[in-house]
Amino acid sequence: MLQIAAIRDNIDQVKELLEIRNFKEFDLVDKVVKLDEDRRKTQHQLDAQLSESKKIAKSIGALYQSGKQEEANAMREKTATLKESNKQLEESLSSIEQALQEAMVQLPNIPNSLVPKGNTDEDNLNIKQEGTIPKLYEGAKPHWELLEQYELMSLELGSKIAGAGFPVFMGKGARLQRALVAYFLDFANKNGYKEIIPPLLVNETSAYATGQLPDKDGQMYHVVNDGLYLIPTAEVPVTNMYRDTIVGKDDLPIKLTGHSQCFRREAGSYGAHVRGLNRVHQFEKVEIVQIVEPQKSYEVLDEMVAYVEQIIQSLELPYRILRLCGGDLGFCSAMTYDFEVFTVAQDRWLEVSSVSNFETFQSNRLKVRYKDDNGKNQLCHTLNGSALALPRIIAAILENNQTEEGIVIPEVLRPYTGFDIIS
RNA sequence: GGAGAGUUGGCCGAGUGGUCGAAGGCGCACGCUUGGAAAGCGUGUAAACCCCACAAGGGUUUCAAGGGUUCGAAUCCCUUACUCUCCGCCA
Repeated sequence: MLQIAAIRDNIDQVKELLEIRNFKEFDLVDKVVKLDEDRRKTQHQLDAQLSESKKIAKSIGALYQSGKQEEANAMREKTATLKESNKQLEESLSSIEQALQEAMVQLPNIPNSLVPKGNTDEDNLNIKQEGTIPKLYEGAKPHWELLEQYELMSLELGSKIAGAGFPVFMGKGARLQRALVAYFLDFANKNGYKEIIPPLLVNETSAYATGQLPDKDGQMYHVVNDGLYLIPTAEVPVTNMYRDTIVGKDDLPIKLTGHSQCFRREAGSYGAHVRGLNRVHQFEKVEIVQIVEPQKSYEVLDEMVAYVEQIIQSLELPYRILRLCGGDLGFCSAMTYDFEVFTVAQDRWLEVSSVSNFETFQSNRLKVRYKDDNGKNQLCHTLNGSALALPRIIAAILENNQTEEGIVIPEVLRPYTGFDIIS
């Protein structure tokens, strides 16, 4: 959520920056500003009246105690109208506050000025491209055929057990997945990220706090009976560990990594682009999260990008880094870098990681604060990134490393898989 | 799932209708003391919002959350959440 104080002082600038992400509902911005004014005016009035009421109540108390019953009773009569008017003001304040809140949560984050304008993924800024795209032998297959051929995964079984888009991994496929998770977590540990195993279901408050609600309602599986949501990413529970906390400056940066199953409904997705592991409803991901001082957040964003780049390099996959354009930018993000790896058989780039700086957008909802040098509480900045999401990494390894003898496991994974080749 | 107990400031803990944002202790900060430290002494020590210059100063709210009673609620009533104990079930 944006900070209202920041909006009311820079209305035009806010609109200008929101336009980068093609957000044009300026009425909403104006509405927020108006409601904020109303709110302050109403609160001011209410405060004054409450102050009056308290004074009267205190003097009534004093009168009773000194035995002046009659005077006290006379005074009590005066309070009736004041009480009524307090009640009315309270009601109107709370309805203004509610309307303000409802409007506020609909405003997306303000993009960083470096975010390129644009509408679609074609407008994303290609920052870097590295790695060699391997030449495959005649008859190389897309990963879904390889998965079937080597009996690594079955979507049919998953569909029998659960539904379309729920893969069942087995044998070396399952082992490869476990190896990747272990490798990614070890990598994170070595880089100072504290390992977290979070709940896979979260309550509504948590889903709001990291911004999945109300924006992505409908993308999450909702357990209605218990009011819980299956997490779409470990970011949600892990970041929410720090909801409503004030940390010391010395505690920053807070670096966390969480591995989890991720659940996404992906309503409305279909077609060739979602075949195999390209898009599934349940997948594993290792996420990294940082909570930092505001001044350092862009430095940290670069650090996290470099971190993800290292992992991908170590897997020897050809990749590119994109700075997302405004149109592609997530609701909560001020700036996002996407990582894509090239899958040779599909002849296609697949997104495997997304690293974002949310600035104070999440922390304002989360109320994650730190004490600055003046002892004042300030909102932290939060960042997170996938490091990494498994299915497409597996797809890329299978497609790019296939040989006529089998699928060659990247060097760094071999200690984890216990085998060099899938044949 | 059944029965009971509880939830107060960073922590512990007092407080059953008025002067309680809340005793006392611990912790922390600053000062005095000291060659230095400890002890001791003193002072201070929550958050949010509003007025205002993000200063000083002032106002309001907050004793798990929400609602109610009352001129007045940490204190009384109702609802909800959570924690703990015992029983049941169980990886």
